[in-house]
Order: sequence, then C-alpha cells, then structure tokens
Amino acid sequence: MSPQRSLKPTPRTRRATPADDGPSASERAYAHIRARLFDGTFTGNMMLSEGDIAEELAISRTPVHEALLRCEFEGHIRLYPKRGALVLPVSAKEIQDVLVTRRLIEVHAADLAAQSRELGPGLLAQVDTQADLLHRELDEEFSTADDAFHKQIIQATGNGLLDRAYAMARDVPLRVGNSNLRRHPERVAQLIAEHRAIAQAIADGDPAAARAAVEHHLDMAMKSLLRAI
Amino acid sequence: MSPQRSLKPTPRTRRATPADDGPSASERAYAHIRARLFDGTFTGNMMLSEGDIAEELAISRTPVHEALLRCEFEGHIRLYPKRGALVLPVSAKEIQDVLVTRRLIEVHAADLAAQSRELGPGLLAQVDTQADLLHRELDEEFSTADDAFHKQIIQATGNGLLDRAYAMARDVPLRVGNSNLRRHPERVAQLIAEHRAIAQAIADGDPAAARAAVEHHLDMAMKSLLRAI
DNA sequence: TCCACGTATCTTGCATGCATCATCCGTGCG
DNA sequence: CGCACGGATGATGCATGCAAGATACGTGGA
Repeated sequence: MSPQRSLKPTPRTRRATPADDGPSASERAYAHIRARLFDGTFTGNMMLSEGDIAEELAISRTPVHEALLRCEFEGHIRLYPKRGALVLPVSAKEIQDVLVTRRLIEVHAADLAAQSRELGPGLLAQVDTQADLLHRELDEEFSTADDAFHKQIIQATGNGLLDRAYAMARDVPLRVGNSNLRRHPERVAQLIAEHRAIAQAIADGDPAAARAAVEHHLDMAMKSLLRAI
Repeated sequence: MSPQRSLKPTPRTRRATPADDGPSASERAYAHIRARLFDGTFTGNMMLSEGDIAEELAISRTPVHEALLRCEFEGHIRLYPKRGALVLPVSAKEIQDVLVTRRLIEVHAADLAAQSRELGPGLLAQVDTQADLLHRELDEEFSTADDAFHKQIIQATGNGLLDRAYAMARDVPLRVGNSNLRRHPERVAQLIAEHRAIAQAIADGDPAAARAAVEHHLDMAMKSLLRAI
C-alpha cells in the first residue's frame, strides 16, 4: 500500500561510469531561453511558442516546456494555458523591487563578511581583475566578474536560501544591464570604484562601512538601471 | 527566420467561456506532493518515484515530473537523474537559514507597515481570530491564519520578489511546524501574543517597536522549531 | 567466504501523438 | 456596413512509448 519505498539513502556522488552526455535537453533549453532573455532577443511582450524553440534546438517540446515553467517561476515570463508564453517586460517598479531585495540581502551579507574579514584580500584582487577587464573592453567577462563579486559575498554567508533569493533578484538587472553597460563605460569605471569600497570595508573589518558601501553601490545601480529602460 | 512572432500583447483576462476544468493535472500533482511534504507522509531521506505518484493520482508521469521539478526548485527535494527524487531532510542549519532570511524580509516589511499604519486594525482583528481558533482547537485553520498574518504584512510592501522569496522561506517551517504546533498548545498561545505585539506596533505607527516585535517573534519561532526537529 | 559479472528490474529523459482550447478569418445575414 | 457564426489554424496539456542509465541480485569462480 505504501506508494514510496521508505528509504534508500545512498545517493553516492561518484558515478561508476562518468557517462558525460553533456547537459540534458531540458538544461540546454533553459540556458538557451535565458541567453535570449539576456541578450535581448526575447524582449518584453514578445510571445514565445514551445514548438518554435524546440525546433530551433532540434529537441522535442517536452524539455522546452520544462524550461519555460522554470523561467515562469523565476518571474521572466508568464505562461498562458493553450496560448503561449509572454515575455514579461522589465518595469521600473520591478527594478526598484529587485534593488530593495538585493539591498536587504547584500547589506546583511556584507556585514557578516566584514566581521570575519576573510574575504577581504580575495575581493580586492577581484576588483583589480574587473579594472583590467574594463581596460581591455571585455564586456561579457566583466559582467561575469561583476556577478561573481556579488555572489561571493552572498555565498560566504553559507545561507543557501539567501543564495537562491539573490539569484532570482540578479536576473532582472541582467536583462536590462547587459546591453546597458556596453553603452556606458563611464558607469563601469564608477561601478568598479564602488566595488573597491565594498571590498576595502570588508578587508578592514568595518561592518558599518561595508553596509554603507553596499547601500551606495545599489543606489547607484538602481539609478543606472532606471535610466536604461 | 524569426522563430517567434514579434508580439501579441492582448492577453485579455476574460475568457469567452469560463471552461472551469478545475486545476490542471500538473497543479494537482504539485499540491499533492506539497501536502504530503507538510503532513509528514513524505519524510526526509525518502525516495519518491514519479510512477508511483502518478498512479496514485491516476494521471501520467508528465505532470508529476513537472511538479517534482518545481519542488526541487523550491528546495524540498533533490532529483537524481534516472534514479528518483530524494526528499531532503530539514536540518537545523536550514531552519536557521530560513529564519535569518525571514527576519531580513519581515523586519523590513513590518517597518514599512508601521510607517503607513494602514494594516493595523486588520492585523489586530486577525490576531483575535487566531485566538479564537486556538480556543476551538482548529489546528489546520490556525496554521492558515498564521500564514495569512505574515503574508499580509509582506504583501503590503507591494514587492513581488520579496513575496516570492518569503514563500520559499515559509515552506520549510511548515514541514516541521505543522505537526509540531499540535503538540504544543502553550507555544501557540505565546505565538499569538507575539503576533499581537507586532500588530499593535504597526497600528501604533511605531516602526522601531514593529521591528523589535518581529525579531522577537522570529527568535522564539526559531527556538521552537529547533526543538521540534 | 568473498568478490566479479551478467541480467532483470526500476526509474527517468524525452520523442511523439492526440484531444482540447484560443484565435483568426471568411462568409452570410440583417 | 456591421456582426454573428463556423471552420481552419496554431498552441498547449498530457498520455504513451521507447531507449538508456542505475541498482539489485543470483551465480560462478578463486
């Protein structure tokens, strides 16, 4: 009668055979949709169809459907039954909401990081890397480095839930910001300076300064993003 | 060449025919799994199989698979390819993480609510309802009312992202707490008193008191939950 | 006894097909 | 000319089927 086997707690991480088929079809569909969302191919109010995406990737609709479900959960699109997927436009309100949320999370994380000071040297080095990427005009890499900088501070909290919440909050700016940064290199230089202030406060073990630096950084980011849409 | 039609921005909310088929199979599967997670039928380290759940609900594996994906995203289970779904146990660490996250969110929301004071009367009334439910020993309804109380404060911020983050954070205590409350009615009485303090501070328009009341409430909740696992 | 190996069994990933629902559009009527 | 109606079209929800990966187990050999 029991429909589930009661326990089988041996999910060993090793695999007898690595059997690396690469990412699954579902993951490829998900990555593809996100990439289009971030590079601006899928813009606000656009209507997507599973079939078209499936055809493009030469896979069936099933994994595409799963990817769309996930994107809906993450707030990027909205699924209308039997009608299709509407790409939600990024509104000013949403950007404000995201930045408020990020502020709550990142201020908390930076405070903790400053208390331990461990991250300091690593973060300062990362800021140098960012400056280098700016000089070499490697936009894509810069965006990745920016992401890594913030993510590292969050992850140092060890709080997986915060991490997931942050991941959702970060996607929205990416939809606006990726194309935006390219057009405003002066903003990027400023952004790096703000990063440096955060890293320095953490390295100094000054939680109050770290909180203030993060708040300033996010304030500036919000203004920049609001100008961009 | 363009795989997507560029726009069809007419997702009218009205339906020509209501055509109320009730919830979709996928939603039913999702609700079913969550219910089992919360009522303790699906306990930590248990291994679930799509086929069994599908059979139980008399639907196919497809919608069950979608529901499991969503549960994985919400952090309740982990999917092992070709092996099944492992129900993740709720650890003390996770409870702490969740309460830290909730504290960030709810303190912020309570502060805002106290600034506007609008929610005050409604919240105080809700607390009275909770006391009534306690006296009548309606555990299920009480849990729902508790959820509604917190959710209302969050939703008043109008920040959809915070709302979603809170929803994820709230699920974890539900897996521990539903069965726990039943066994500790004295904790419930205390909990209601804490709710009343929060509601009163908001009604008084005292943000500092509201923040403090929320922090106290969540501290107590954490202790209670940690004792429960 | 203990380990290696081949096979049966279980489970999932995904392709495919069908039924249904929403939308679009042409036609006929007032 | 405007509008209602009906079929064509396109989209999804979900059932089903197949192939492949993972595990369990029985058997044979050292």
